[in-house]
Amino acid sequence: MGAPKQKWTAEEEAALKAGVVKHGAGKWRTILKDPEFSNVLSLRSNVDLKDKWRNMNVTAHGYGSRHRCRLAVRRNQPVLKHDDNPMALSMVVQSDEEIVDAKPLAVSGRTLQIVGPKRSIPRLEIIIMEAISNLKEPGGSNKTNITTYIEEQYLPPPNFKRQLSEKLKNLTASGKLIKVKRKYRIAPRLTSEGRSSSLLLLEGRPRHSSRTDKDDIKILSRSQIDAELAKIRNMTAQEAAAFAARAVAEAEAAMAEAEEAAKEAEAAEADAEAAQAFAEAAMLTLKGRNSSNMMVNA
DNA sequence: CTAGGGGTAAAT
DNA sequence: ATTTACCCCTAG
Repeated sequence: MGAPKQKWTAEEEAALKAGVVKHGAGKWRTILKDPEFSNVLSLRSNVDLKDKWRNMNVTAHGYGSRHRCRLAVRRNQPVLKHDDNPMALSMVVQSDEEIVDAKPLAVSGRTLQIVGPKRSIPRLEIIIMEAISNLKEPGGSNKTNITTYIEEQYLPPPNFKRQLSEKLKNLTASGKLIKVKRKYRIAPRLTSEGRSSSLLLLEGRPRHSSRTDKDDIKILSRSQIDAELAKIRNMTAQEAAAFAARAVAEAEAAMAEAEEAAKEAEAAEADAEAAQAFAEAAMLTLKGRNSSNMMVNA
């Protein structure tokens, strides 16, 4: 009875998501009839769409599949539904509204069909989390690698470096990232359910003293983050494709420039820190001397 | 038609 | 053994 199984392609998933964004979750037959998606989804039924959407959301929330839901711990929380706003839930945000825009980039001599001209990359913060989480570097990732990763995945604007540096600093200050020796790692998050404020201090975490370092960065409870990440990945699938197309033409130059730029940025940061310390010392000295001078002069 | 509970079986 | 696509059924 089971049909031979045809896995959903990235295109289909993207179309589904786009459809949900456009028409709202639940308007399956509307999505199906929309000429924008009818090509890609022609093999799917409205019920398929519904089921797929169910699967995606269920797995995206990190509590296993429906089967697990039944068979295992059934918590309360009926899985909040975020009707037609896929980015509704995000980590607690501060005030700033940094958004990285994808350049429209007209690919010359290529009929690359871009789904939406208006798609923009979500918050830098989330992208940074994705970068660090995906790089999976024990001990964290440095700015160079984060930059490289993001440039590979997305199409950052020119002022991106600056934004990244600021955001990194910001996130470190607010405790969402932990910076150790110029490397950033994701700070452990408290799950929004159940236990509220168990004191899982950021820095005070026990240093698992270099015992066979097997689980370096796995400590964080990555349920929400992963959920967001999965969504982002799907949402930016088209962008990744667009970027890939352009990358063929510009990759080399961009990469070289990026690397150099990142290096510069890092050096600048180090310099800045040193400079600040120096400045303070200098200031004190100067002040002291001025006082002396004044005393002498007066 | 949709939501959603429930299930089967193919992939992994 | 879990995930996932697809199916079935029923109540709105």
